[in-house]
Amino acid sequence: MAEVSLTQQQEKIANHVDGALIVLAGAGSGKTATLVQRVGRLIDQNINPRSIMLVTFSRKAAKEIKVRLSKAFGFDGEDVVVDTFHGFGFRFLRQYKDMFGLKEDQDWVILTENEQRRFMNDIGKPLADKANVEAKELRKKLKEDFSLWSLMKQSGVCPGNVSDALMALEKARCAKSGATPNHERVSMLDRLAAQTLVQYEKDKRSGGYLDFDDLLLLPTRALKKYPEVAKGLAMQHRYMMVDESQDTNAVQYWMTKAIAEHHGNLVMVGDDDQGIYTWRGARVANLRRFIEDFKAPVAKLEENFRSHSKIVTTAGNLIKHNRSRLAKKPFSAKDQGTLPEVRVSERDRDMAQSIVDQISELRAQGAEYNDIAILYRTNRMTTILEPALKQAHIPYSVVGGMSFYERQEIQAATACIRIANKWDDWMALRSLQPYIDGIGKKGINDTIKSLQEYNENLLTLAIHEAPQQFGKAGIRLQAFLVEVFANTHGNADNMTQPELARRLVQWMKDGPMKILDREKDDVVRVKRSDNLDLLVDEIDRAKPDCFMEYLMEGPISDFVEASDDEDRVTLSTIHRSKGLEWPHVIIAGMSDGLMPLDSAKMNGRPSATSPSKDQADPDDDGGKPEEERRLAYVAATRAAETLTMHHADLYHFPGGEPVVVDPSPYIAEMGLQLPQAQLTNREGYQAKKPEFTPDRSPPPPVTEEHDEPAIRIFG
DNA sequence: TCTATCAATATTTTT
DNA sequence: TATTGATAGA
Repeated sequence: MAEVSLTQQQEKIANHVDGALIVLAGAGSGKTATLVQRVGRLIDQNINPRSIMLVTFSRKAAKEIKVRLSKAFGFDGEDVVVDTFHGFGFRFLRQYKDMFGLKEDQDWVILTENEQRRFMNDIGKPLADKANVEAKELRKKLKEDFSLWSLMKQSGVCPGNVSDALMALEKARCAKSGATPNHERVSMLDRLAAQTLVQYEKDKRSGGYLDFDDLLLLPTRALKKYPEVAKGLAMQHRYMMVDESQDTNAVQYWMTKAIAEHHGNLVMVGDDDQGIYTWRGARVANLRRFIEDFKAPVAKLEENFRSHSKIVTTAGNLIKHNRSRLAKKPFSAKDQGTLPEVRVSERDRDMAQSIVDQISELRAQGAEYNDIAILYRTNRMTTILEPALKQAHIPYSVVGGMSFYERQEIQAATACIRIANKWDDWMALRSLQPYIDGIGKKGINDTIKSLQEYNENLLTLAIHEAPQQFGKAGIRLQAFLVEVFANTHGNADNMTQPELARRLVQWMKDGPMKILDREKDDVVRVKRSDNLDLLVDEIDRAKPDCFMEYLMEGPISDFVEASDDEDRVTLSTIHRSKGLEWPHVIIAGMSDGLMPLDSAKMNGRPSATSPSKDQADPDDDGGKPEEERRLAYVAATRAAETLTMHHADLYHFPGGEPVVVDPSPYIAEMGLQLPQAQLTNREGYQAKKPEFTPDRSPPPPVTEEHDEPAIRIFG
């Protein structure tokens, strides 16, 4: 196997075989390389690669590790099981579907976010009508309560009846706001929302639908209930590793524990300073709990090979202000390098210009565009950055925004493919409704209701006469379904997924549906068309036998990124930048209200009297303020050579009011100074702040003919 | 009554 | 930018 030189600390970890181990791996400490080496050494000890499992959070990380393993160890590397928690959960649910009341010939369908909302609103509507409550009100309420509900499910709680649900929701609400739960005062809206959510869970299950949280919650429950199943999995996966484990939530923790406790061979790798997903239910405290539960020794990787010492020190100064931390002392042996710099502008557009100027400077010093990343806290920073980059003809790509298969044309195509695979996928049909001519929401709903009453599915409509009672809508729907059938099963028995996808997509493009024709903008239409082709190609490459599994694990986003080998500046949220690095990192929006984020401040209101001190919660991660600081830490530690932070005194985001803000308090915490010259400027500006009348004119016009260099990776 | 279309509006972070 | 809401049209 390929030998790589490791440090003494890394050696120790790579040589670890049996038993538990926690690895606290700082930013840039070479943890992935170390993990890969460990896999190699396990294989060298005649351990079956198939019994080694690596679990990651993102598909991207999983893919990257897969590639590295296969490069390093060939077929052996490919045999190692690398999966995301969600992917693992889905495979489990498919394998043991009988456990959840699914019949042999039935299969799960994972709801898209839109479908989730529609599913709930449908349940809520009649309840609201009966209670004389505006459906709109309930929809709004459900939006709030569902995010609490989701968090609850991620911590393993999913009430099965309304009164439990009410209690749990109130508790969750108060945990967020810091108030004391009051179970006496329950509004009609509270009750309706709780009813809806409980029913949502029931209907989802009976319809064979899952949401993202179910992928973790259901397997975890099953593993707790049936330890022998967990034991079986432990036999299968004898050596387990979890990457980015600071971002494990309670359910993932239990899932891992339920299996790994049977052999104890568990290596958890993480960095408590980089936990940035507590809002999604992740608990850095789980790392600590693992140390106790598995009596695990702790190994540390503290040397940062990525950044030079001035960056490491600056970032270290910042993170020192967090109290909730495990002991770790990051350092860098690279002594040369420039101190991170702060630049200040008056207005947001000036900041964008200043960033453009800086990119030119870096280019003049020999940097490629690929070497440069602009990181920001919130996606809408792109509305400020993009016009300036376009105007300066700087090629860039925006990471994120919308994931590939959230786009409308991809959603339409996948919905259609889903129907051809599962003729009672009502939610898919409804996602497709806007594209079916002459039939609206009402028509679809009525037809679905009738079909369900007769215990029939869409296939009946596709191959039999339309019964009278389905009316006009039924006839229209039938016309559509007959074509879907003709393009798939009518054409050949047992058509493979790639074939099916190719035919359906082609038909959707050219047939009566003409899903592209409604797009007026030529550029967008071509892009949508390309996306559809990309989808077909990808399915062809992956050759899945289960379409849903493909959607879960499909390498779509990676493929899109891999095709982008041109020289471009990267624009990314800090969240999406985790695990990546660039020689030159520019942080846009290093201002109080953005870093740390305070939406009240960004709306021109005084900061909310932050209610909850980080009390009570035993899983305390230092609360919101510390998470925001960790985010800034993650951003800073992406930089290898230069780190520059940009602040503007005034921001005016579309759809909002202009706001004047101070520089981020983190600048001082890092031990950095605002630039002197600009500081005087700034004070003068601040002095005349009261009279300042913000101009509401739109951002500078974008020269259309030159936007060719800009692409968006996802959307 | 139902569908199609256009204008308004709101943006933390995402598996 | 995409969903959502209002309104005109079939």
